[in-house]
Amino acid sequence: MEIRQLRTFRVVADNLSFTKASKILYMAQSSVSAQIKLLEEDLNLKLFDRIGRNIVITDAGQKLYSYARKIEDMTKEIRSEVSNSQQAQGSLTIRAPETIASVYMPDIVKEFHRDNPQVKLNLINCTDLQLKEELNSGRIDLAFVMTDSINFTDVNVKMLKTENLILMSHLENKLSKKKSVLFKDLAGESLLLPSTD
Amino acid sequence: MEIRQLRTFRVVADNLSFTKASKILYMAQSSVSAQIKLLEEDLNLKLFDRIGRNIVITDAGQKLYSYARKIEDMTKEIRSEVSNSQQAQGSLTIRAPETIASVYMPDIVKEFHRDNPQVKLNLINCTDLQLKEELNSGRIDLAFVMTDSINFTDVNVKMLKTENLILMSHLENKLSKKKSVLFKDLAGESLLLPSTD
DNA sequence: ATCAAACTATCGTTTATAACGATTTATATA
DNA sequence: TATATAAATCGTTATAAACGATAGTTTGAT
Repeated sequence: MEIRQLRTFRVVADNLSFTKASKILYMAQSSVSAQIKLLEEDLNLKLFDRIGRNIVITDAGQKLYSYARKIEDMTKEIRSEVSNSQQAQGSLTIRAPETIASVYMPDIVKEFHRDNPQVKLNLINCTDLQLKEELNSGRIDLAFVMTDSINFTDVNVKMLKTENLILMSHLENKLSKKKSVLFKDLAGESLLLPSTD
Repeated sequence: MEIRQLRTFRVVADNLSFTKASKILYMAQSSVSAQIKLLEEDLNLKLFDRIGRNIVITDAGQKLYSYARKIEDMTKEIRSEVSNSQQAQGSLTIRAPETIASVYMPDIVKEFHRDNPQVKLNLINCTDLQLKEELNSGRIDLAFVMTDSINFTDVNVKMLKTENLILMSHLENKLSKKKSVLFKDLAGESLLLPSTD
C-alpha cells in the first residue's frame, strides 16, 4: 500500500472510471488498472465490482475511500506545515508554437495554476531560432519545439511526443486524386505550414 | 512521499540510527540513506542533522514524525478494518540444516511470529535428500539448503546467499603449515562437515 | 598521536517495479 | 448486428529501489 496507489484509487472512486482517472492523473489506463489491481491484491479484496463496462465501488472500497482521503489530506498538511518549501513563487516563461499552445497548454496551465497559484506564467507564442541563447540567458525558462533534430549541448532536451504530419489539399488540387503523395510531388505547390516549426 | 519512506523515517527516528533501522527493516544501510534522502528532497528540508557519526532529529523531522506515525497507524487500521484478509492462520513447516537454523532463524522466527501470531511454525532440523518429494507432497512448505547445484523442475528455487567454506585444522596438522590448501591436499584427512549439506 | 571501530554518504550495478502502447475481451448502444 | 466504449492483459521499455563495496568522518581507545 503506497500513497500513490491510494491517490489513484481515490480518483477512480471519484469518477467511477479507470479511463477518466487515467486522464486526470496523466497516465495510461493500463497503469491505473495495474495500480488498482496491486492494491486489491495487497488488501486481498475487491475495491470495485466490474459490471459490464462500468465499475461500482464495493463496501470495502467505500471504507477504504475515507482512509485514502484522510491520508491524502494528511500529506498535503505535511507539505504545508512541515515543509519549509514555501509555495513556489516567481514566474515561469515558456516559449511554445501556437499549434502546440492551443492544443496542449490550456489543461496544463489550469493544473499548474491550481498547484502553484503564486507563480506567474508567461507564455510566448511562436518559436524562435535563438532558443538556446534565450534559454541560457534566462529570458525564457523552457520551450516546446516541433522538430526531430535537436542536439543542443548545454540545454536539457526531452522528447515528449511524436506527431504525424498530415497533408490536406483542396478537392480540385491534382494531389487529391493521388492515392499516395511523395515529397517530390509537392514541388511547385504552395504549402501552408506552421510558421517556424 | 510514500508510505514506505515514512515508515523508514519513523524507524530511523525511533532509533536515531540509519544502521539500526536498516537491520530492523531488513534492508541495506545504503537503502535507508537513499530513502531518507529522497524524503528530504521531496519535502525540501533536513529531517536529521548529521552530527559526527550520530544523527539528531530536526524540528521539521519532529513534526513529520507524528504525521508518519498517524499514517502508519492508519494503514494498520485499514488492514484490520477494511481488509477481509483475516489474520493468516495455519501452520508452516520448514526444513533447514542446523547450521542455517541456528544462525539465521531466531530473528526470522521472532519477526514472523510477531506478524502472524496465529501461524504455527514447525522447524525441522537437518536436510533431507527427498526434499523435492517432501515439498510436492506438502509434508513441508519450504526448505533451506546449502548447495550450488539445484535444478528441481517442479519446485521454486531462489538463491539467497553465498557462504565461504572455511578450512580449520589443529595447529599441529601438517595442513596448518601450508599457505594455501588445495582439494587434493585433503586426501586422507578426516573432515568434520555439516552432515548432509 | 595513532589506530581501530562505528556510522553515514556515495558510486556503480543489478534487480524490481511501474508505466506504456497495442491488443483483446466484454458489454452496452445505435 | 455492427460500432463504440471501457477494462484487462500482454510484452516491452523506462524508472526507481535495493544492493554491495567502499570512501569519508568522527569517536574512543591505546
